Amino acid sequence: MQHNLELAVKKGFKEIYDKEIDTVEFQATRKDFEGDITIVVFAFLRYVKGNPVEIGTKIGEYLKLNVAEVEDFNVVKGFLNLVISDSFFISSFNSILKTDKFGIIEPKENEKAVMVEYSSPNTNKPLHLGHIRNNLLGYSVAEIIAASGKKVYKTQIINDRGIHICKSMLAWQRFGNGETPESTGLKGDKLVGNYYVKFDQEYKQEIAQLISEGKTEEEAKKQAPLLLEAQAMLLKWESGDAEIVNLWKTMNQWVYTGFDETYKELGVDFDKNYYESNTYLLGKDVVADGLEKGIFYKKEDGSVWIDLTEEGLDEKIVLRSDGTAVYMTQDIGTAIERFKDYDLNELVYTVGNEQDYHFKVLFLILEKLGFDWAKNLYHLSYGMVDLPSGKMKSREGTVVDADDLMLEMTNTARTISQELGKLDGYADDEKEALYKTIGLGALKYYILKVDPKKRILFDPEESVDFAGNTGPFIQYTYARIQSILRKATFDYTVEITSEDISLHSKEISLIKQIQLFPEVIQNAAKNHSPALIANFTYDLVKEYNSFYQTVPILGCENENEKIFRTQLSLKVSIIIKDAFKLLGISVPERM
RNA sequence: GGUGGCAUAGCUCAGCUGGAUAGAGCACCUGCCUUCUAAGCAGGCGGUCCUAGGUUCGAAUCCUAGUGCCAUCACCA
Repeated sequence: MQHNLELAVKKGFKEIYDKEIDTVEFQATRKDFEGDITIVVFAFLRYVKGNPVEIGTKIGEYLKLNVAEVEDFNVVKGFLNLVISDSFFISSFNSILKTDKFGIIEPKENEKAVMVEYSSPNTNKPLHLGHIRNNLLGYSVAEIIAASGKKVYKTQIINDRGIHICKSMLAWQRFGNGETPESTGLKGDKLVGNYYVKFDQEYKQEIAQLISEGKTEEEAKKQAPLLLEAQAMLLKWESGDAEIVNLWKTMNQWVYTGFDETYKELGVDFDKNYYESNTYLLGKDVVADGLEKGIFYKKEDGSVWIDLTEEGLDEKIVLRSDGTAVYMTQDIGTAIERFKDYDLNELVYTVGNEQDYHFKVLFLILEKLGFDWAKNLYHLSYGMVDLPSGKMKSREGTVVDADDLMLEMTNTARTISQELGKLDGYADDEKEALYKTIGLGALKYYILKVDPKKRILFDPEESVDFAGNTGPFIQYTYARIQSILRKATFDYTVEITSEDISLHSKEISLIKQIQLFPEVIQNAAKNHSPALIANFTYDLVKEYNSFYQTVPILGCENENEKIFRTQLSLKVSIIIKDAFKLLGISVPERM
C-alpha cells in the first residue's frame, strides 16, 4: 500500500511540479484526525517552494483521482491525511487470514545460523531473579530471531569449575555430614548453594579471628585457612586428583538436576551445553598464533597482552605469566570452537551490562585476529535487576530465588482466580496448570516488556500486577476470544468482500494493528528486543478489547458482519498466541 | 579520574529512521455487568520530557557541555 502510494506521489510530483522526489515520508494518522495514513508534506519543501497546505492539497487531489484506494483526503498544516477505502482493508485482511503463521518467516535451507547464548550459570548456587531476566531475554530473542527467518541454536556455557565451586565443595566436606539431596529432600542446587553460603560465613569468622590476632584485613582475607584450602583444592582438581574430581562430579550433578527442574518450570531450553571444564584450556594456541602475528605482545614476566589504547581502550591480558588462561583467553577459544561446531554467521551473548567492557575487548580481539564473523558478534547487554535494598548478593542471601518466585506467582494467580471464580467445571489439575500459565505469564511479561538495556527495580513486597498492561490481561483477551469461537457454531470460513459489508472504525483500527505484525517481528529481531513484541501485543489487545466492547460479534444482525467479526477475532487470537510464543508465554483457553 | 549506559506523569514504563495538542498501565475520581468472560470498556485528574546551549521549517528524539544514578577500568569471573 505504502509502496503504491509512494510511486503515485512521485508520479504526481513529476506531473504537477516536474520534480523528482527521492523518498516520501509516511506515518500512521493520529487518532484525533480523520484518515488512515499520513504523508508529511514538510519534507517536500526541499523540492518545491511554497505553502505546505497548498502542496498537500494538490497531491491529495492527485492521489484521490489516480489511486483507487484513496477515498478522500484532508490537509492539516503540513500533514496530508488520506482516507483509505474499506475494500483495501478488507482484502488485506482476507489475505492475512489465509496466511498460515502470518508474520513468521521460516528459516531458509543452507543459510548460516545464529547462535544465542544465555543463562550460563555458575554451579555453586541456585538460579535467582537475575538469571530469570537473562533466561527470559535469551530464550525470547532466540525465538524472535527464528521467527524472523533464521536458523537458531540456543546454548549456554556452564561455569562448572574454579574457586567458587571449590568453596562449596570444601564447606560440604567440612560441615556437610554426608548430606545429599535425597537425605535432605532439598533441590541439589539449593543444597550446594547452602554450602557456598556456609563457606562464606566460616571464612568471615576466620578473617575476624585473624584480625583480632593483629593482621590487617587484607592479610586476613588472603591468609584465612579456608581460602588457602579452597585454592589448594582447585590445584588438586586441575591435576586430576581422583577424590576431588569425584566430589566435583557428584556435587555438579546435584546442581544440574536442580537447574533442569528450574529451566523446565521457566520453559527455556538449550540445543547445546558447553562446559567450562572442557573449554577453559581453549584459546591458548590462538594466543600463540596472535603473538606470532604481532597482534599480541609478551611482557618480561612472560604474560601476554594486547594493546588497545589506539581504540580508546586499555591494555588487556590474554595469558598469565604462568601460561594459564584467563577468562578472555577462554572466550576467544570458545567463540572459535562454536563457529567450528556449527555453520554460524552470528553469535549473540546474553550477558549483563557489567560485562560491556569485556565483550567490547573480546570482539575487537577476534576482529584483529582476522575472523570475518567477528563483526557479527553481538553482546545482548541487559540492565541489572535490583531490589529496593540494592544489589542481590548470593553469599549474603539477599537474592530472590528463581524457584520461590515462580511459586509465588502461581500462588497469586491461584488467589485471584479463585476470587473471580470463573473456572466451574475445570478439574483440579487443569486449574493448577492454568494458575501456572497465568502466574508465569505475569512474571515473564513484567520482565520482557521493559527495554533490555534498562535496569529493573523489583520489589518483592509489591506483587507483580495482573491487571492493566500485563501478561494476564493479554491472556484474558485470548481466553475471551476462545470463548466466542467455541460458541460460533456457524460456518465462518466464507470470504467476505467489500460488497458484503462496510467497516466499523474499530475494525479498521484493528486491521491496521494486525498489519504491523511482520514488521514488528523483523524489528524486534534486528534490535534484539522482546519488548517490541510485548508492546505490539498490548496495543493489539487494547484495540481488540475496545472493538469487543463497542460492537456485537456473535450478536450481529447482519450475517456477513457476524462472519467477518468472528474471522477478525480468530485472527487476533492467533496473533496473540504467536506473539506470546515469541516471549515464551503460553495462553489459556479459559480463565 | 578515564570509558560506557540510563534520566519522560506520584509510581512502573512506551514513544520506530527528528514531525501534528508527549502516550499507556498502576494509584485517585466518574460512569458501564437481565447482551459474546468486568483480569474488561468509556471518561476525568496528573508532565519545566534532568539542566543549559546548538543544528533544523520542526527536537523527548540528533550534537556539545554540565548534573544525578549505575556499571566498568585486576595475572577475578
